[in-house]
Amino acid sequence: MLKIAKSVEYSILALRFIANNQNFECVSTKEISERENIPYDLLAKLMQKLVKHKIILSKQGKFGGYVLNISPEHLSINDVIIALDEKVQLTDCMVGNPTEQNCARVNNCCLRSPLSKVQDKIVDLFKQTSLQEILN
Amino acid sequence: MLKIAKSVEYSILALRFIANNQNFECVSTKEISERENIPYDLLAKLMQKLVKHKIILSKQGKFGGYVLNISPEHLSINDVIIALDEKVQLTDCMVGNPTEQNCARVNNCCLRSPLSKVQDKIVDLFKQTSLQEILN
DNA sequence: TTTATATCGGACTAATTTAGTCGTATTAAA
DNA sequence: TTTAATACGACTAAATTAGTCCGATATAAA
Repeated sequence: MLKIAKSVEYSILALRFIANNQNFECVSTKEISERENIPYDLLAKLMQKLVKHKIILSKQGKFGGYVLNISPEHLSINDVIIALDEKVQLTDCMVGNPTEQNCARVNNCCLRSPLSKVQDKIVDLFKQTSLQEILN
Repeated sequence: MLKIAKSVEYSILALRFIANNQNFECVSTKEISERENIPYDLLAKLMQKLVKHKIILSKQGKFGGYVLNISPEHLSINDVIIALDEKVQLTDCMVGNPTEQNCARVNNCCLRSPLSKVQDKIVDLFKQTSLQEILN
């Protein structure tokens, strides 16, 4: 229960690998995939999302790859989660305006308020954890 | 991501219902199921786990049912999670002695330490949230 | 300008996890 | 002895998550 997505794990490992290996050169998906044991096609898609959210910069073509665009101290796990279109959501009804679809007990939900407080605190924990902490 | 199990939701709703309705009488699974909109067979199994962990007491036979065995102030969400054999586990490798099975990067896992700290804090949040808070 | 090696991006499939169902036995009150 | 409840394991279905495949585009070097 409460598992984080593999995509988050993989992305953090990839970002760490880039941070540790970008000596003027950029790092390719292939290299990360092989060295970190992450399925290539899956990782390739994650990299694209990180590019879209400006967490890394890409260089296409031969000898292309990626470099970090944010320093590890300024990049939180929460930033990565958002970039991957993931989110911390303890229950289906933890959305702006819950409907019958999200929660059968919409109008009388005793769980929503206490659990949303817990959820906010969990998000804070991810905001407070930086990539730098993981590099150490 | 990070969803809590439906079984936890259902159990909390059931415990709350029992707390609010046990006036010398015990409360049946059928009644809880109908009033809280929880699948009967599923709920029935959850109740059994709560009995085994002494969170509720059961009375078999006609007019049987359940009563609380712990006061709402002294029952945390974490107690319920444990009773249901669920657990907070951010990644597969968050176990005592991780093997290749749990984590492909066992010997060199940069994620384990920082994430286990986050995990411990999440568990604390559940320990700090009592059924009483949900009744209010 | 051709070739090799990258990223880009969507559609699809497989695997795993979670939720829910079913059947039968046991228990106790009326 | 009938009725209405819990007990419990095996099974099935649904949903989510992880992973694959394929073709297109981009770019640098030969």
